[in-house]
Amino acid sequence: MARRISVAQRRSDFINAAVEVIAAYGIDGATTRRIAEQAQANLAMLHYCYDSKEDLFADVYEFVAGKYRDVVKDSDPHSDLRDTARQLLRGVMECYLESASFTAATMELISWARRQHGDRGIAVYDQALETVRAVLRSAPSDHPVEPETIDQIAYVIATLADGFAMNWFTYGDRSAATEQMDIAVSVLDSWLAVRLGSTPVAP
Amino acid sequence: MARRISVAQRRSDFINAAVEVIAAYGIDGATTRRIAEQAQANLAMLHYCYDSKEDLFADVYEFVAGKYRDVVKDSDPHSDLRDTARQLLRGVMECYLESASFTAATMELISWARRQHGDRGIAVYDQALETVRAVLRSAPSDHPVEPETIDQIAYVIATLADGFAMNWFTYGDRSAATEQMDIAVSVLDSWLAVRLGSTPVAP
DNA sequence: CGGTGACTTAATCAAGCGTCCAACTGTGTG
DNA sequence: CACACAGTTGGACGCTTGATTAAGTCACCG
Repeated sequence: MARRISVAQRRSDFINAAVEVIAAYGIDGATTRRIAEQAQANLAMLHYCYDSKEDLFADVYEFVAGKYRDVVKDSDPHSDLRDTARQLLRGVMECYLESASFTAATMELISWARRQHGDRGIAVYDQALETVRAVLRSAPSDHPVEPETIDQIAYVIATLADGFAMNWFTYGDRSAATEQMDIAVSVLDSWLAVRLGSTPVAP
Repeated sequence: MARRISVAQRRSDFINAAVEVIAAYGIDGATTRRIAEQAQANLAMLHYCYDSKEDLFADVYEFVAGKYRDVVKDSDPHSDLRDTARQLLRGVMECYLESASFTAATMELISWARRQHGDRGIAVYDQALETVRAVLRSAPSDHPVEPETIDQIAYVIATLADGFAMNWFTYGDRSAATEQMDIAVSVLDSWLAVRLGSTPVAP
């Protein structure tokens, strides 16, 4: 007989299972039955741990948002602005590359959230973007950087990361994605050189 | 009694209606009832024009793929490589900006296609990318451009366009998107300057 | 005026959904 | 050891909603 598991641990299992199922079947295809099966738990177990499916999904949201927060805050606070930007982009892309399911599930969640025109869904995207701005602002710089510049850099990082994710989760080609990571970073770098007025880096 | 319409015209109505409904409710939410309602037609009418829902969706795919083809082929064939790339990126982004529904529906279709791991879905993305490559190849250039370089430029255009689309369809902020178009073009431009400028033929 | 193509009504059939209950089992505690 | 309770289960409820179609009605063209 299988060991008994605490509710807290079960909840965590359900969240991870939900990410997998959402990635594989989409939001609408993420049924309680499939999630329970993926979590190797009984269907009734899900309602023992969560009052409703919606409650579980709220936790899934928090999980995804938290992962972004961790990745973004992981950047070295002593680097200069340009290097911080590079690290942020690379960090997010590596996070995507690490788990295709996470990438796909995030995409599904964001597009689902947009459909419901609820704030909560956009919140994931919005919070992540705001955290990126905050980290960029805190990067030491020789001259003061205008807020508008920060916004633009954050936008470019997000754009490159999203575009990367799109390609990676569409083709699922890991080796191609690895090369594309380098391209994305070089693109950011070229633009920052022009935008911030430093000397461009020779390849 | 309403005017009578040819089957061909009806089909076109259904395709457009399907795009709207997919954008608003997602693929799984795009039911025959909703599509028929959006097309201001009877539910049975749909099955009078199409044998099945799947047949309609096949046409929707062809419609989306065709729109990409048109936009991409619309670029001026006399521009040099760098300008061609700029035009391609701008063209795709303008196409997105023109119709939020088209943008959203495309996203939905691509992520749905990935889930079904059928080739047909990826085909939309793939065909568009290949057409971009073809146009880039046909751009007149002083020195011969390596195939790898073409691939990379096409990838960067796709990445910037996808990232732009992601942000635009998430926030739906048209004025922000217009500014972001310029940023995206400037990013491409900076990178191209480095990428093409620093690879002389015979050093 | 008939027939063909456009159109509608209403029903069929079935699948699958979230949720819940009542019973059962293991485990730690007194 | 016995008891209480957290963890676990199979099964069923009721309900929504899906795609599809049979059969009938209407309008237009020759």
